[in-house]
Amino acid sequence: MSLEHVLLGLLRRPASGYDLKREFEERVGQFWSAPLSQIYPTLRRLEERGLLRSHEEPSTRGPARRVYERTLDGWEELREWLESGPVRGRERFPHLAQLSFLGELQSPETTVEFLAGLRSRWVADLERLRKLAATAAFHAELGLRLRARLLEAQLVWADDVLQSLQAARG
Amino acid sequence: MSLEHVLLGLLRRPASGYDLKREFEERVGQFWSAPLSQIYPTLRRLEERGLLRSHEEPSTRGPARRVYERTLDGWEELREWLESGPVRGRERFPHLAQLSFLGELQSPETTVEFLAGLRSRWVADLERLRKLAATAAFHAELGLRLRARLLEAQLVWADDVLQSLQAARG
DNA sequence: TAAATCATGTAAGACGTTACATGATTTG
DNA sequence: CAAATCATGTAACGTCTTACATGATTTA
Repeated sequence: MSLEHVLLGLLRRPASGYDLKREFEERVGQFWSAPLSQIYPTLRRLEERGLLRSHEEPSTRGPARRVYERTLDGWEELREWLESGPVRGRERFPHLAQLSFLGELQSPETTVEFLAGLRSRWVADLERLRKLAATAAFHAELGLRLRARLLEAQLVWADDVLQSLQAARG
Repeated sequence: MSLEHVLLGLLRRPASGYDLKREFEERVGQFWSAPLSQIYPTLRRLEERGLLRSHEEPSTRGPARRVYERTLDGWEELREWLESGPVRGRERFPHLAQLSFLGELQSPETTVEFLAGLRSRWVADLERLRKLAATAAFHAELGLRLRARLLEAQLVWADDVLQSLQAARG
């Protein structure tokens, strides 16, 4: 699965589950995320399989931290994943499926509202992204640049469609 | 969940699970898909909940077909889903996560190969899409147009990155 | 007669979400 | 003292994938 590999990838340096959650938001949140309740058991499983090892560390505040690091096997596994080429994503876009059914409603206003909703969400996403991109490393930045281009294309499309819908209604 | 709603959306006219699988490929394959082994039990569940009803029909070849159609409740459910606005997709792009870790490999060739792999996949996707778009209805076509724009943006990005990588290596 | 297509499903397991449970430390 | 943050998890449930099982009809 991919979550395991993403966690291996994030563990460039030792980190706890809690740390990783934050790295998720910061480094790959644009492409992937997972709740702590999924991260913790997955780390455990990786340790059982020998891809990670862990030890406890006292925390400055709160309970003890369980800090994980990659083993050699873990690094091997990550390398193989990266070298195996781009994973084929099932790519699900439920909102585009919605769009393709929206015609049945026979309600142009609903379609327009729907598109406006998408548009404003994308504007917000793009803004967040621009702040992020300023501080990213090269390979990380590649992904962010693509995300930005995608969001821009989406905005162009939305404006396009909204305009043609409004034109059609006089 | 969304699969249930997508199935409700696809059932504009009565159809069997097998039919729906094909419609999936044709109408929403670009945004969503599901194997028959997931479609069959989901249809059953929708029937239990009263959103679909079904009856058997003899087939011209092969076993009897179970043909489903929406009930009034099913239509209501679909309408609510569509009117509730765009669903927030979790949007996972495992290949972009891969990309952001690829730097650790310290191997520009691997990165280049990776990007070339993505590029050629996208070219193929775009070609398939163009054929599809020719015969789609308005609302369906909106989604396809967006997909096309996204693929184009991805190609621009890939060429961009590949070029700058090659330039950097002389 | 072999392969493709039509047509239905079950089972096991992996993956993911949401809700719940616990408790220390720091900041307002 | 209340709320936020640090820190770990479990449980239940829902979703999705992969593999398996069955059998009729049509086409090459």
